[in-house]
Amino acid sequence: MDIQGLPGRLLADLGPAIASGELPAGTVLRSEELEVRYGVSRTVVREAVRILESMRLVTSKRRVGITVQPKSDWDVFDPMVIRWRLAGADRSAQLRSLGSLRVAVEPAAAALAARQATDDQRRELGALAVELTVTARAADLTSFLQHDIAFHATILRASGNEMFAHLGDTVGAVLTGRTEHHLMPHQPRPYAVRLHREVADAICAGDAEQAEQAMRTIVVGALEELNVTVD
Amino acid sequence: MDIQGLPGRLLADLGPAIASGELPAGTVLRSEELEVRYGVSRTVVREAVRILESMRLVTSKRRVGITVQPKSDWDVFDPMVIRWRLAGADRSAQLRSLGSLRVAVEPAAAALAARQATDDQRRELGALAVELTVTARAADLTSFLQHDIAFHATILRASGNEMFAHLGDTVGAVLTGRTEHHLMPHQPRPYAVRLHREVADAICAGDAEQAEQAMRTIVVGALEELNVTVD
DNA sequence: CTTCGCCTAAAGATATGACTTATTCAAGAC
DNA sequence: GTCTTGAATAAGTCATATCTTTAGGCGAAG
Repeated sequence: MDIQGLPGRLLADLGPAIASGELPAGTVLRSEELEVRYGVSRTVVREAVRILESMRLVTSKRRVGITVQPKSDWDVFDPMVIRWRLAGADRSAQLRSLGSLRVAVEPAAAALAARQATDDQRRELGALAVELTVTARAADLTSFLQHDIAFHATILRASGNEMFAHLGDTVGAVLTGRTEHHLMPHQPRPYAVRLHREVADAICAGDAEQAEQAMRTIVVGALEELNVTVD
Repeated sequence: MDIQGLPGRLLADLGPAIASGELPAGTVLRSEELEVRYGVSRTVVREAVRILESMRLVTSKRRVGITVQPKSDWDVFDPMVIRWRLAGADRSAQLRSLGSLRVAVEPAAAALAARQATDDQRRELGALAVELTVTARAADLTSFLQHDIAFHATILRASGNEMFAHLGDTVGAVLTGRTEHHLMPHQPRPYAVRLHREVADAICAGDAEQAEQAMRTIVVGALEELNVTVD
């Protein structure tokens, strides 16, 4: 998942530092400074910086140094940037943005899925809905989370749109972050679970309209819950 | 906009080659081969490869080489990947995916914009709608495109959601690609222009419902037009 | 004949020193 | 005060050496 090797370690340190605002926009780093700080060679520093540059977190200019860019320039769709921000100080802003994105995308994906999911995918959704019901009842948050992620990812994949499909990981990160940071009730709300079942049934039955509506209720609910729970 | 320097040139060559399918998944490159092919040093090759790796277009493993990854692994939201694909062979698939994304996102953004756009933004939208009307009438496709891009970008920005805002460039790329590849009528349809005016008016008036509806009509229309026009 | 584990060569990963180039900033000319 | 020029600086590039990982072969054991 992550970049490996020494550049990976640099990234894992610098990325979150920038994403969390610990290194604010305008901060200038010099590559030599990074070399000594991390005890690595130029090669390694340059590769790490290049990657940060491709995410638009920094720019590197001769005679100036490595400058942290303002948040508005960041490539906010980059999976790594999303993870870093979710882990850091503006988790709340990030969750809200992602929440709105989910409200826009997931109902559309559910409707598409109802039309063109494969039989296997429909079966899998049914099975996942069952799992969700069981683990919710047992208050097994770990398993619930895992199946919830799979549920949403399957629908996004079944939509047949590659861009929607790729949001599966992102949504997974959101759900994980929400659970890890205790923005979830200790036991999933029965109402929410019922809605998941409803989405699965609608998709199995090919009822795009109902799938879309039920999914919209889920993600709108999640977004509203965020406004109640988060700081 | 682009990565500069020698690694940039490597990227500008390899990226499109991979994105267009010219180098299919499974193709293995060796870094020494790239060094001689492009007449650059290891440093340069490694940095370029690292960036491709961070976009998940390739993986680099010891004793194996640099392997092109299947399309399903690519980071399809990366702006550079989007541009490369729009320029290449699967432009049509890319346009379709982006079209669905627009259908999901832009109506939501319009609704949000109607609620929380600044006065300046509302004014700008009004002005842009006028420009669209005028340039459409004059069949000045270049100016029309420019204002159309600004129109959609402004709404996405006015939504107050940073992730929506970042899709401005992407939508711009879609509109540009559509015009450049003659997937547009020679004169913008009066109906479409009227809808833009309607969106602008609704946002100015703070009517979220109408802004959303009109915008949906626009993007659904664009998507359908794609299905008619494209191969 | 199969399976396991060791060995080796291949290819990337990292380190390093020398050199190049672009850019800023300031001193000096007009 | 503005323009020019040049020196200082920090990143960019190159070439080379060395380290590290690992696929795949080979042989011994079962």
